Amino acid sequence: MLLNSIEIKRKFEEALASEIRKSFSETITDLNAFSEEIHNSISTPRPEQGDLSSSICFALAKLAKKSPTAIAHEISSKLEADPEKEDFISRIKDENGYINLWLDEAKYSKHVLEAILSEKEKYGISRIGSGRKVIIEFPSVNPNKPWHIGHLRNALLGDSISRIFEANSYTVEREDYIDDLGLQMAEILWGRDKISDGNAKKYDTLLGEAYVEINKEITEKHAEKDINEILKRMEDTSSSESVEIRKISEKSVKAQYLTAFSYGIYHDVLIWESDIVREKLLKRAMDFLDEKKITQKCTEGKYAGCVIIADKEGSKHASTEEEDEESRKVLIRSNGVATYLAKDLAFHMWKLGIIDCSFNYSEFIVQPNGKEAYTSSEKGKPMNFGNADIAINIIGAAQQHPQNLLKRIFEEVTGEQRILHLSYGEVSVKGGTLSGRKGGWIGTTKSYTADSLLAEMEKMTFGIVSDAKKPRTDIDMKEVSHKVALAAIKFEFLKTDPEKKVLFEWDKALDLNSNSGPYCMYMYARASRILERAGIDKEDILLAEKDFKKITRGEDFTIIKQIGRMQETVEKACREYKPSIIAAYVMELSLIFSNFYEKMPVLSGEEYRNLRTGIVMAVKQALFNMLCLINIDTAERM
RNA sequence: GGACACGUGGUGUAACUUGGAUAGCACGGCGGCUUGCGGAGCCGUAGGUUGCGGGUUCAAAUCCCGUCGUGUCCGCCA
Repeated sequence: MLLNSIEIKRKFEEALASEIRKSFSETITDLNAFSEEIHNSISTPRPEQGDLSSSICFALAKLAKKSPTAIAHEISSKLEADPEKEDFISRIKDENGYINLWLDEAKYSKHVLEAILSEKEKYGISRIGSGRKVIIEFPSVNPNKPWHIGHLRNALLGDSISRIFEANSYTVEREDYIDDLGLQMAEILWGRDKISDGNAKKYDTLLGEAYVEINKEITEKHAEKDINEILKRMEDTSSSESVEIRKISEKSVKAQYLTAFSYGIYHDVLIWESDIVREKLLKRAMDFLDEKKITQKCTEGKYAGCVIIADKEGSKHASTEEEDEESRKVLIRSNGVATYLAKDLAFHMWKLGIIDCSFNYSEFIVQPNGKEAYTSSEKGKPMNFGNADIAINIIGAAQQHPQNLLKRIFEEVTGEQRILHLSYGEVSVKGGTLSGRKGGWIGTTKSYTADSLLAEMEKMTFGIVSDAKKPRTDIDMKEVSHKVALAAIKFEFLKTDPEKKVLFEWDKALDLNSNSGPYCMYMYARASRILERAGIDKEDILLAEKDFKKITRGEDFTIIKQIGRMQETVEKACREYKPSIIAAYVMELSLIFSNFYEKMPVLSGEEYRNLRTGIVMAVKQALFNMLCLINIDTAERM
């Protein structure tokens, strides 16, 4: 039997429910409804009050018209005396109207340690998503520039969410949408003479620099009309413009993917706007909506000649004619061109398998993880992409409004909520500018690219690693400083709740003593070294009954409880789409471990050596599993 | 004008979905101890009217109403 914090809560809940059923059958008529209340009443109290606690007696007190203290005492003494009581429970006692439960340290530790040491990297996996497919779209950056730090946050979130969903047994498809027919690419095409070639620079950077120039010139020369012409011709997928811009875009996306690879971020499939147009996905979607009478063609008023859709919550008072128009959204303009919303609707209908459209796919790029990233394309073969149960979009908070609109319309069409928008806040770097360089990808604001951020961080970590007091010959300093730099950046980006803003601070990200990626890596490396010195780093450890008996109510058992909470944490991170929950878990485990080896000698102290070595091994595994979910690599030495 | 997000000690934040015991953690501050299974660590300590005001409740950081502040968004654009 797998026994972890989820199971224990469930068993405590059952015991409470059965006791309440016996003693309060007259006061509670609907125990099924009450069982949810029991479920929600359970929490983790401070350690001196036990390992689990229920406040259910306060609710009972009202119904039974007795004091909560009396009820708690009655229930807890019956549970405590129950001969059928689960053997991993050592004590149940009431206090101030709460019912508190203590675990049997030896028995619970045995369950947890044996489970993690045998299941290894599978420990903590949940089955809640089993049999369901989810498409996660990120970061969908326009191909006219390199990734900047905002795109990086998007990609790191998308990547981590993908890992978290996989850890919950979902089938995950990592998808990237490439808008090669957008305004920005039309502008690139207009000014393609400005793109220098034969340069050693990455192509996305080259385009980004050229784009700034081109954009300026367009404004100066008032060339907006030309751009519109180009845009129109690009829509015809057989035009020379369309072919050329696809070529430029592919080259640029391949350059952007070098950035992705350096951060360990991979995709399964890229879907191109030009393929969506060629496959007439939009028309299929519009026909579908028309058939279902969800859209209508406007014949008069402000939107004469447009195909529109009602946006019911768009206006609270749709009483007058004018306000009624406010509550409508245009899908097809009077000139016949589709809006962004229409395209997005169509795309999501494909994602969720509502309309039939089978793209062809070909190989786009082989990724360093050994997996091929595929791309939609004119030639190629049909493959099994799309058709998911849930679509998750990682999109910045600035697009909250259109995303809400999309979700609302979709809910109306399908009758259920299958689109999720993971919104995230802005990123800024403390100190602002990058020394000796002019970044200018977003207007006039100086900013880091994902590449320059990593390069700068690597310089710093290399300095730290090589400046160590003792000269290092046991590690590849370049490799380690690369890993530490990545850990510093990723942890800093992911430890913050998605909707909050990130202010990136170099020294905090690198702080080896607290709340940072490198700190967690450091704890892993120390665990490794302890095991190495114990001489059992490569093999399994055998723990005997007598070892488990030596567990105390100190730091050792705190670690056991934290490890027992792993699956619960993995599920919570998935339900709430928050990698920050994983980061917090890793941070807490690192802290507890740091306390543990400070106070409980592992190698000296013969009597405890076996048990504590086992705990260190479990901590190492737990750190590894959870760091993996936020895409942080561990190092045996650093 | 409307919509959404955020507001918790000096700083960064947790707990808010599902109301429960003394608002948890880290950094920084102050005092003491210690030289390590690896860059210091450990122990102690100070620091909060959870933006403000009301309401519901035996119980509110949490729910409801109002209000203030900050940010973002509101086109036949993408």
